[in-house]
Formats: sequence, C-alpha cells, structure tokens
Amino acid sequence: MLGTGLDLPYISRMSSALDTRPANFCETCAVRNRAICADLDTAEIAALNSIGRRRALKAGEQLMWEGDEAILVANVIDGMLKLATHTSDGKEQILGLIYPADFVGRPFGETSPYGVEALSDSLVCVFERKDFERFAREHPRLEHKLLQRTLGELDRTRRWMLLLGRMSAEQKIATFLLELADRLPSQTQSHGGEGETLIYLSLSRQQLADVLGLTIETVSRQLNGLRKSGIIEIPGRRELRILDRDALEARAA
Amino acid sequence: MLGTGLDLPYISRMSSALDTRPANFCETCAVRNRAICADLDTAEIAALNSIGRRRALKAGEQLMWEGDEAILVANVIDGMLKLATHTSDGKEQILGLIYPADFVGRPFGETSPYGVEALSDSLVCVFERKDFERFAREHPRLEHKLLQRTLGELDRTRRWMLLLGRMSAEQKIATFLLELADRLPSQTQSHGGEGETLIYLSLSRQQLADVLGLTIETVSRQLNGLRKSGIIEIPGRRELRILDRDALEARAA
DNA sequence: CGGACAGTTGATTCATGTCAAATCACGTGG
DNA sequence: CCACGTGATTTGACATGAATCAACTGTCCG
Repeated sequence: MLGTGLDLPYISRMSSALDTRPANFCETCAVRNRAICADLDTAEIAALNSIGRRRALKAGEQLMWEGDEAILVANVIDGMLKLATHTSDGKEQILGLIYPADFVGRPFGETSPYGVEALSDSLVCVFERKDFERFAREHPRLEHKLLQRTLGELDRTRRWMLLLGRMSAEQKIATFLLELADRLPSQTQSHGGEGETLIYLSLSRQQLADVLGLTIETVSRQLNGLRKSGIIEIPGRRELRILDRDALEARAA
Repeated sequence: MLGTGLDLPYISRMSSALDTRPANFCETCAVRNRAICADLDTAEIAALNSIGRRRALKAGEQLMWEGDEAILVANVIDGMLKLATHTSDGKEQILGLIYPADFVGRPFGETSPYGVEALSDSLVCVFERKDFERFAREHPRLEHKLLQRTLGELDRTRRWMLLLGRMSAEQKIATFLLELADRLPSQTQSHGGEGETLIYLSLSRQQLADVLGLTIETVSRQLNGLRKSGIIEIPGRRELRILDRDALEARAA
C-alpha cells in the first residue's frame, strides 16, 4: 500500500550506516488508533515516523527533568510514567500519571515545568520538540488531536484539584483506586454477583502518597483500613483487589 | 481602518431584518492583541466577529453551570471569572481564575466539567460552541493559538496542584498573593527602596478559601498574621497592600 | 437605628503529620 | 537452603496545623 521509500532503512541521526531499522514502526504500533497520530493518513504517518524514534525506559528512568530545556516530546506506547514537581523544601507532588497512548512533553514551551519518570518499564516514541512542532504546524489534523488531548488532560487535572483541595485522606485513596481500576487494563472476575477487580500497582506507597498529597504512613493506614473493612484485599505489595466496588464508591464520596 | 459600520449600534443575532450590525467589534477590542484571535487577519476577524456576540456579566452572575451541556465558549475581555466544582457534600473548590484575554469553555466536549461565574462585573465575547468549533477547524491559526493557551493553562493548573497538595496554609496564602500581584494590573509605588503593591481583591474571604483549599477562618487568621508581621497591610476588605515582597516570597517558600 | 452579612477572634477537636520502632520481603553470599 | 542485610511497609505514640463550633465586631444600607 505504501509505495517506494518506505522499505528503505531508516537512518537515525546518530546511527551508523549499518542501521537497518524498518521503515514504519507505526504500522504495528500498539496505540496506533488511540494516540494523537490516530487519524493521520499513511503518507503523514510515514513522515512522522521519520522524525521519531522509539525508546525503551526502565522503571525509574527519567525522560525529562524539571526545569530543563524542553527538548523532547513523546507518545507513550506502553508502561506508566509520572509527571512531578517538588516544593523548595523537597516534598514531591505528582502532577499526573501517563498511560499508553498519552502524549508527554511541552510543545511550544521553552522549559519543562515538571520531571517525567517511568514508573514501570515503558516504551515511548520520542521526537525532538522542534521537529514535532514543525510537523504539527504543517498538519492541522495532528494539532487538532493534540488540542483535544490537552483539553481532556486539563479536565482531568482540574478534577484532581478537587481531590487535593477538598477531600479527606480516605476519600482520596478511594477515589484514586477507582480511577486506577478504570484506567488500567485490570482483571475483573465476576464471581457470585459482585465483580472483583485485581489491580497491579506500579506505584510504591511513597508514590501513592505523592499523587494524593499525603504521607506514606497515612496511605498505609488508609489502605489497611479499607482492607480491614473488607472492601479491598492486598495480596502483595504491588497488588490490590477491589472486593466491594460500591462500598469503595461510597467512601470516595 | 475598517470603514463603515463601526459607529453603528450593535444588534444581536435575534434581531430583525433591520440588523445593521457593525462589521467589526474586534477592531476596538481591549484584548485584540492578546486573546486567541490575536493573529487572525482582517477577513478572518470579520468572520469570527459575525458568529460571536458580546455579553456583560454582573459580579456573581453565572456564565456556565457545572455538569450542564457545554453550549458556549467565550473570550474574556474584561473582569475576572472563576471556574469551580463541588464535592458531593457541597464543599467548593475553585479550579482556576480567568483574567482578561483568557478563553473559557470546553470546546470539543459535551458537558462542562465546572461552573463559570463572574467574580467582578465582566465583559465577555461569547460564541455558540458549535459555531466556534466549526470556525476553529477551518482556521488552524486559531486552533494553534487555542492549543498554546490550553497548554499554558495546563501548566498553571499543575503548578496549583503543588500548592494544594503540599503547601501549608501560610505558604498557600503567600503564594497566592504573589500570583495576584503579578497577574493583576496592580498599582506599584516604589517609595523609599521597596516597591509597595496595592491589590484590589475581587475575591471574598470565602472565595479565597475555595481557591486555596482552606476554610474562611484559616484565611482570615493567615492574612492577619501577615499583617501583624508587617508584610502586608489591609486598608479595606477588598484591598491589600504588599509592603515587603521579599518577606512574602520567603513565606511562600 | 437596626438588621444582615462579611469578617474576625477564641476555644476546642480531630485528622493527619511526625518521629520512632517493629516487621516484612527479597536478593545476596556463604 | 538458610542467615543476613537492606529498603519498603506497617504500626504505634505523640504533636500539631487546620477544621470546627461559637461568639463577637464591624460595616453597609435601608
């Protein structure tokens, strides 16, 4: 379908002549139909593909640093990342969690107002910011997608403000668990009447605390409170099963 | 520069065949060069002008309701508005303050995730959301501006998360006063060596509390604490003078 | 003059933070 | 396979900042 050129090897800007990377990564991309590149046509995809490259990140690896020049932007293909800032006295606040198909980075901006770090091993599709911006300006369809995604992100971020500003620790935890259950590809087994959901947590207790504006001790206590009430189960440090979704929703208020 | 019509009275779209609506309100618009319409050319401006109308809002008047269908979007020409949501138990959280040249509303969305209310008497330029969307899709330059503004708003919103999640009451108040001093057209008189800034507050104590995720009593105490420390002066309920900006910055941490 | 409402102030409570210690989970090397 | 060490998590005791509850004081406006 794609005519000439596409089967030629892609040469990355750094690589040697031996680099024989396949022409079009996007074709087989897991988020092809959900990311901002979704409604580009084949030729556009090819062009975009030629300015981007894939990059694997280990859990804990930093993709961008708070305050640094914003050089990159990226689409997340797989994994989970966090955006975070710090107060001057070193407390961290996680500003958002990034899931597959989400876009990260600050196009049309000089410096990155937050750091970006992989929470689990991840795969991203990165672009030089300048390249991406040029491409975006030439392709209004892409910019439109980006706008839509940004507007959605803004809505979600604002909802989080309500959580941070006005909810109790218990409400915060309950709300967050429900959001995780919705956004993660979590396993739901309906047995009996209730649907039980198993969540794999990519976040440590500390990171949970940093998302919710709490301390690690409070997170631990609230979680175990919910466990003792029979609302959740904690089979392992990084696993969590929702036993009674209704009760959890009630606590989310 | 735009010839005829500018001196004719404005007649809304509901009007009769006698409608001799002036071609271009935008020409004289106070935010002409700062709002998202800034870099449209004359013809585009005229087209945009034809689908928008001006509307004056009294302080306290609601422009959109939380959860309602998102029918309108608007540019703010003058005044100050708030975006707000509520918890199920009725506590309010202000999600953002809107200043002149800012854009409000949720294009490409079905319902408005927050309410919009004027804090002071305001003047806005409203569009039917559908009309605006159509126009935006046909004018990538406008969409680009909107994208830029949305990205900026997202950055600001995320900075607010740090305040809500991790700052003490005193830090919140100090940070907010500094932000007001920067964003408001406030009067600065440098006398002696220090620059003193007079801020007119469009917000009641309750609204201040709702921005910062505090209670009204805490706001009052913190404000009077700063006053007793000689950092600010409170000449009237709605006025506030920053006497010692450095000290305020220190408290904002 | 007399509400009525916004803001202040004080006393008290309570949720969450802080500090400290115990426990757990897991990888390493013997 | 097990003891050990290390870092993560839990648990407990206690401190404290901010919320809550309750007067009180302005101030504006009829």
